[in-house]
Amino acid sequence: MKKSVQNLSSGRTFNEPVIQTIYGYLLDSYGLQGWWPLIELHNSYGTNPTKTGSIRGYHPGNYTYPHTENQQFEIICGALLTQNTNWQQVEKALINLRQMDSLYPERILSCDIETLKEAIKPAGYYNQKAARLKILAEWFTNFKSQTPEREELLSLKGIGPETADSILLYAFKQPSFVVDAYTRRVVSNLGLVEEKAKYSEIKALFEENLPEDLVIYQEYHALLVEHAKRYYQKKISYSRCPLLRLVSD
DNA sequence: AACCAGGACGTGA
DNA sequence: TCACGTCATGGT
Repeated sequence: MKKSVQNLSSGRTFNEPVIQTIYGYLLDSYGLQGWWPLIELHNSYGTNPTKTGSIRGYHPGNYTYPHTENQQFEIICGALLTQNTNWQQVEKALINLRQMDSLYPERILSCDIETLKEAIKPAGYYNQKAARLKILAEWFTNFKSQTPEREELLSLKGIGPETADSILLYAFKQPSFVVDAYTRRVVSNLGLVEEKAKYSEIKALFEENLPEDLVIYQEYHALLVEHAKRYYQKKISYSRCPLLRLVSD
């Protein structure tokens, strides 16, 4: 799907997928996002004034993470804990687990379930998420292959399409585009998909209009979240989204 | 005081 | 398949 796009800065018209034009705009506006945040990274990357909220744990421009299996596991836990919850709450839960020295699969497995619930309580849904963390820990301990299949992740209770893609993209560095509620709102508001388009359709829209590139997939999803936090939290602000000017038919 | 946050699952049409 | 209720804390 290609769209003719008016490039306002250069004043010339050229053929470029609108999905790529949006990426350029977001990158210019907010800069590199440096996902997935890792709680042990003590702000060593300085501040990013264009970023909302805490900058803890982000590592913009560094795509070498995760460095260890522990970091890999931390990303996986974060992906589960952040379901329908904001990241600040997830950080509290992860830090609790860290302080208990329990942010490892073996410790999650051996941890008393009530203790585990108490630790992750700030992230909400703690009854479900505690049980599902144990399922994830069990899986992570036993899985053999270097990188899991998407279907394998989806077979685990608590892992749906977005969480599976997040784990693939950020923990295993596989170019699998992540579609979240924000992504859906943005592309729907821009008229690129129907309001109730299926997850796979939105995923395909991005993957078919971008080079299959890990860095682009990682940054694009993070940029969409950053952008949507500003214009897509309340419905009345959808109309103020600056991207609307970029996608004029 | 509602409303929502970087969703997924179980159920019944 | 799909629409809907449920899970739960905490910030605005």
